Amino acid sequence: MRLAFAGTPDFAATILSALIDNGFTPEFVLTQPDRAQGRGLKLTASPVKQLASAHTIPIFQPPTLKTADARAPLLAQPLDVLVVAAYGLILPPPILEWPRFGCLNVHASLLPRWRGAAPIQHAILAGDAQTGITLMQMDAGLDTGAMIATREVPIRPDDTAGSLHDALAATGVTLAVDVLRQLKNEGALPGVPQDGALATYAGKIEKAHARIDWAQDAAAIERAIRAFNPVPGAHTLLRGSPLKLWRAAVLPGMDGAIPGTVLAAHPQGIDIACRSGILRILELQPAGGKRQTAAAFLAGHSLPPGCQAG
RNA sequence: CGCGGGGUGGAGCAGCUGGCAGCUCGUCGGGCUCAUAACCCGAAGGUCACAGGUUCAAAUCCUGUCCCCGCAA
Repeated sequence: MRLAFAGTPDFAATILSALIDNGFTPEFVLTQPDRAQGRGLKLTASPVKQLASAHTIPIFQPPTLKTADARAPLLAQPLDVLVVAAYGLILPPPILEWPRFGCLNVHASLLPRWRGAAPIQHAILAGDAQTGITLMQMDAGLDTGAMIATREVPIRPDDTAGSLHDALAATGVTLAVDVLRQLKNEGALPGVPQDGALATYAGKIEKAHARIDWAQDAAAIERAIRAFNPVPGAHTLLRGSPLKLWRAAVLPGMDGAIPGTVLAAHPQGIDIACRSGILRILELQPAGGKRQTAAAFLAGHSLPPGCQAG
């Protein structure tokens, strides 16, 4: 079976690695062009490219697939199936129709819930009790294709986007391998159409979204802190300085205090009034500083009750 | 050569217009309390990231190196 893989970040690399380990080494790999990133804007290869290089798998890095010129070298190669995971480029119809069995997308949610770019973060943000992986046949819409297989993953109360990402990647791995085996054995991939009426969309996360709104309930803010961990990090201002919040707990509390007011600061944490409930900050990071516990932060900063976060 | 902050007892920070290294917390010993995010008394613990330079004198000024972090992309 002639198989190819398209993906870019860590999530995709995890799946590619499993495909290789299970005897589904792709003929070649598609990944986004190297980008200048990080301090000093160093040109960095994507995790998928690094992994493919290590396995001496041919790599294609077209900047777009919208032009016939960009597609030509790909379409020249016969292909049975293209496995796509967080590739980041739109696949136009000629590409979708290129492999004999179409393009299979590994999506990190239980479709049709959370179609789009940031399903993991939105599932946590919404307080979902579970999410999962959907393998679908790609079509021209955004995550609208027929569903071939799904597998559920529970969201734990202390799951961050980082930990849930890892759990979903592990599940995506097994599901992708299972489906490829099915294709190899049965030569077909029956799918079930999505119910569009149940669809929700998980838009890209902008840094502005990670700014804490103290006028929300404490429980919602606590979910936001987990949803934006590790990136971009839920942030707020405290006494004029930017502060990232990494871990917090929800405490019952009376309403009434102005949201954002520091009610108390002690080694157990920093208690801040929200619209309802109190958020106890357990772990944070000051501008230019490292991630640290509230106790460590307070050892070097005085934080009298009554000052405002925002 | 994208922009910027920082490395000072175990933790977090101040000192940086050169002049005996300081604060809060923790640790250890003692005391007090029905009790505490407690309180009181005492103690230990630092070649101020590293290497050069300027100076009578450098944590502090100059040069280079290493490491950490934020922004931007």
